[in-house]
Amino acid sequence: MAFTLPLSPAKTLTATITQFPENPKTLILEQCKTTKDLNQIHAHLIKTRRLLNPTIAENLLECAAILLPEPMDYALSMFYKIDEPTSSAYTIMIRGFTLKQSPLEAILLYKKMRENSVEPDQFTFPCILKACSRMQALSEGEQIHAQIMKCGFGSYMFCENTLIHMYAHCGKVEVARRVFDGMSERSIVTWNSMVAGYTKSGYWEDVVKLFRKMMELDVRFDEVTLVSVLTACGRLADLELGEWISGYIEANGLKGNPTLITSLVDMYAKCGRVDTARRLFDQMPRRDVVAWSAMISGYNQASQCREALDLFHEMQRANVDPNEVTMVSVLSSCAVLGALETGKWVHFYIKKKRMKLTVTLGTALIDFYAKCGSIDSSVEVFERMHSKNVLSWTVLIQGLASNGQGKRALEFFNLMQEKNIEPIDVTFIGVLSACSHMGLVDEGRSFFVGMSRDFGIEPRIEHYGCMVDILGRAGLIEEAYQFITNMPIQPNAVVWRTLLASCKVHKNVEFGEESLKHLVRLEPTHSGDYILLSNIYASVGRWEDALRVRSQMKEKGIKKTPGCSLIELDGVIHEFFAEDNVHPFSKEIYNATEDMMKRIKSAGYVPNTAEARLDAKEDDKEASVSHHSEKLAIAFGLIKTAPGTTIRISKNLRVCTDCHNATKIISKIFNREIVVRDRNRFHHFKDGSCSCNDYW
DNA sequence: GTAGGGTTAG
Repeated sequence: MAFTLPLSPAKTLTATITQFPENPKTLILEQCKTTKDLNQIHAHLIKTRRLLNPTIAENLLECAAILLPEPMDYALSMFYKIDEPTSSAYTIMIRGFTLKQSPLEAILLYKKMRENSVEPDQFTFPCILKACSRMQALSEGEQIHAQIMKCGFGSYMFCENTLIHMYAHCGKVEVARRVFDGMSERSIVTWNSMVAGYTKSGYWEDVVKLFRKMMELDVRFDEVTLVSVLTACGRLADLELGEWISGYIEANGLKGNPTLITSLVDMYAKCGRVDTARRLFDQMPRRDVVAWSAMISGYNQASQCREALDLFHEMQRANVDPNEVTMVSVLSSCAVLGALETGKWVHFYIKKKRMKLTVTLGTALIDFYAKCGSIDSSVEVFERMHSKNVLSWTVLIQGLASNGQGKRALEFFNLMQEKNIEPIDVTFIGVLSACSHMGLVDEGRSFFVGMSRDFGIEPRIEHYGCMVDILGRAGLIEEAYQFITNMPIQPNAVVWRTLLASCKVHKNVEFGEESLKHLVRLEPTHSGDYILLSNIYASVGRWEDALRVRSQMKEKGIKKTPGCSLIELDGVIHEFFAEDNVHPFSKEIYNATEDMMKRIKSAGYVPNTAEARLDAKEDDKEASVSHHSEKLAIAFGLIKTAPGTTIRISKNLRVCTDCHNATKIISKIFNREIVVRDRNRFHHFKDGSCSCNDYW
C-alpha cells in the first residue's frame, strides 16, 4: 500500500486504521496475522478508546476466535468486556469454540445467549448445529430445530443443510432424509451431506441410490461425492458402477486427487480386483498412510496375507509411519499366517509409538495372539484394554476354546453376561466349540437351545456344525446323524465332514460310509474325505476296503492335497509342502528328519498307524515321517532352535494321528514346546503330552 | 455462516 510506513507491521497497521476509521474491518482481518499483531492492535484500540465501537470490537473478536489458532481464552476475555454482546458476537464465539474442538462450550454459550434473551439469527443456527453434530447431542439439536422453525428459518438452505448433517451424525439418517425430501431447493452441499450421512451409517445401498438419482436429475456432483460412492461400491461389490466412476475420473482429469485414487484402490480391492488396485496404487505419485493401509487391507481381505506383509515392509522402507488402522490389517494377516514374530514386533511398535489401543486394534491383537497359539498374551491384552465390545469378548472366547482352554472360555462367557454384554451369533460358535473341546454334551445342548430362546439368535449352519462336533466327538455318532437329518436348513459339506471326522475317532464304519455318500455329492473332489474313510477302514483292519477307496480316488483323478506347513524364522515365513524338494532348506530338513526318526525309533516309537501303513503300500516304500510336512517343519525347527524353545507351526490341514503321536515324543526327547495349528485348532505339545485330550 | 471425503477386528 502506498501509505505503508517503514515501521513494524503492527505499527504500520495501527497507523492505517487511524487513517481509515470508517472501514477497519478488512484491514483488521487482513493484517492481523500473528498473536503479536493481535496484542498490539488490541492495545492500540483500547488506548484510542475505539474498542468501544461494536463493529471494531467484533472484528477483533473474530481475529482472536477464528482467524488465529489461539486458544479461546483470549477471545473469551475480550467477549466478557463487551457490555451487551449482539447475536453476531455470540455467533463468532460459538463458531470459535466449535472450530477449536470445544463444542460443549459452544453449546453452553448458546444456552447463555438464550438466557440473556439475545435472539439468534440465520448465522447462529448453522454454527450451533455444527457444535451439536460434533457432540452427537441429538436432543439439543432437536430443540434447535424447533427454534429454527419458530424463527422462520425453516426453509433457509444453510439451516437445512446443517440439520441434515446433524441428524445423520447423531444416527438419525431417516430424519435427515425427511429434511432432505422437504427441501424445495438443494445445493451440492445438500446432496453431499445426505450422501455422507448414509456413508457414516453404512447405508451403502442408499448411497448408490442417491447417486443414481443425482445423475437422473442431472445434479452436479464433485470429488467428495465420488469418494463416498466409491466406498459404497467397494462394500457392495458393485464393480460395474465402480468402473464407470473410474472412467469418469479418467475422462475428467481427476486423477490428481490422491483421496479419490485411494478410494478407487479400495473399491477395486474390495471388488476382488486386487491387481488393478495395486497397479493404481503403484502409479500414485505420493502415498500417504491411508493409501498404504487401503492397499494392505485389500491384500488382507483377498486372503493374500503374504503380499499384505510384504507391502507393510515396503511401507516401512518408504518411511511412512503406520497408524492403528494399518496395524489392524497387518495383525490380521499375521494371524492367518501364524507370523508370531512379526506380530509381536507390531505389538512392540504400537507400545513404543504410544499408539491408541482402540477397541478394533485391541481385538485384532487378541485374535492374532490366539491364532498364533499364544493364548496367555491374548488374555493379557484383553485385561489391559480400557474399552471392549462384544467382538473383543467373542474373539477371546473363541481363542480360548481353540487353544484347548474350554473351561476358561466358558468362564469369560459368564463374566461377559454379568457385565450385561449381549452376545452375538459368533459368540456362540466360540461357546459351542468350547463345549466340544471339553466333552460337555448337555451344556452344549442347552447353549444351543438357549441362544435362540434367550437371545433371539437363530442358529446358522456353523452352529449346527458345532453341535454335530459336540455329539460326534463324545461318541454319540447316531444322535449326531439324526441331528443332521432333522436340521431345518440344508447340511453343507462341513457338517458331513465333521461327522466323518468323528467316525474316524470312534472307528465307526457305518456312519462314515453314509457321510462320504453325502460328501461325494456335495464336494466330489475333496481328497481329504476319501482319505478319512479309507483310514476308518484301516483302523478296523479292513485293508481291502481301505485300498479300494484309495484306488477309487485315483480313478476319479483326485489327488491327495499335499500337506502344507508355515514356519516363521527370524520374521520370514517359510512354506513347506509334503515331499517338498524345492525349498532351499529341503536337503537340510531331510537330513534332520532322518536323524530325528532314528532318535524317535530308538526312543521306542514305531510309526505303525493306519495312514502311514496305507501310504507305504501306495507309494511302495517304507512309510517315513518325512512326507508329513509338519514334521519337516518340526525338523526344521529342531535344527534351528535351542532346547527349551517353543516351535510354532501353522498348518492348514488336519494333524494326523501318526504325527500327533510323533510330536508328543519329539516334545519330550528334544525338550521343545511345540505349538501346532491345525486349521484353527491348536495342539500345545510339552513334555510328551498334548493340550488336546479330546481329539485322538 | 452450511459438508468435506479414502484405510480397521469374527
